[in-house]
Amino acid sequence: MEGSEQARRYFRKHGLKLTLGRSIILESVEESEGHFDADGLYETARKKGVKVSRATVYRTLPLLVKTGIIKETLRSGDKSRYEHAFGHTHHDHLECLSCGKIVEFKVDEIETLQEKLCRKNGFTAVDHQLSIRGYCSYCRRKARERT
Amino acid sequence: MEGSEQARRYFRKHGLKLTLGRSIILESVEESEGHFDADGLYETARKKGVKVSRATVYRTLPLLVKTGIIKETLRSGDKSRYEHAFGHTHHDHLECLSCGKIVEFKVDEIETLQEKLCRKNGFTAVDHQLSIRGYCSYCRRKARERT
DNA sequence: TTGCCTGCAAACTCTTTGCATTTCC
DNA sequence: GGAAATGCAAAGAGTTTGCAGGCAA
Repeated sequence: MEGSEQARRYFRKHGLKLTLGRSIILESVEESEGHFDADGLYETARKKGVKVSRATVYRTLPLLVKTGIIKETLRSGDKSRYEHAFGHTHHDHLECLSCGKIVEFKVDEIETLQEKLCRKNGFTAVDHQLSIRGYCSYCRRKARERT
Repeated sequence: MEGSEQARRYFRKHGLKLTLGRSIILESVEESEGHFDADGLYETARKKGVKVSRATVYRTLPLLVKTGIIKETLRSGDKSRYEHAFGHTHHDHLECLSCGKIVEFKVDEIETLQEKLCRKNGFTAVDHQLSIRGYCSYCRRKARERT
């Protein structure tokens, strides 16, 4: 898996150890689809029969962000959420407030306009997040029927 | 103040009482500029010499969101932040990761593209937030000098 | 008067940390 | 061997809640 390779390299380069715990967490990350959070990873790692603590998960996540394997997403609710950065091109989110469905999208023109905006403001962008919250067609229809 | 009028109407309509605590919090909201959070409002309200508890602030904020007076903003850090919804047209954010400065902006073309996107996806948008995080020209220059 | 509101403090959730112990290289 | 990482449990931050008393309508 490319992810671990990437991490291994990063870890070595920075004198960090690739311990059992970290490997398991990394494996769990790779198996996760879409968005995931610390607790989910903890559960997944646990199910693999390897002993990891939440503390380790919380200590490992920032490292994985630094490696460029994952990145933090909008924390829409109460907890920090992450998603793969690798093999997953940048995208933004349409989020249904009713069913929670998340549709990913990317509109190049929007990206371009953002770059232009940054240039104009002398701003060096590191990251950006656009999320549109509302109701998907299904939920809206359902709501209408209920009346 | 239009804000209180709006709240008063909403409260009455929903059988909610406009208590002293709520008024003070509302007043604090109106005096706040830009972004504010629960704790800031609590402090402001306190300084007015009126006894309010954090619990009341936390219980009042969702009400004010429902009235349409304020709205929740990106929680970039750890706590929920709000901003005026009223008398404050929609805008997005450029956030400097170094000095924390927030620049508000609005690019009509981006808004239009978003609408188009929603239409294409059968999505009814309620709200959206775009935030670009990076470094402002000042901080970038400073960082360069330090090397 | 009658509920809705409030303050208080305890509870809760997510996250971080100190410290003794274990693991990796 | 020795630095780095871990688990545990306790501490923290922000937020929510149960309850008895207080206040608006």
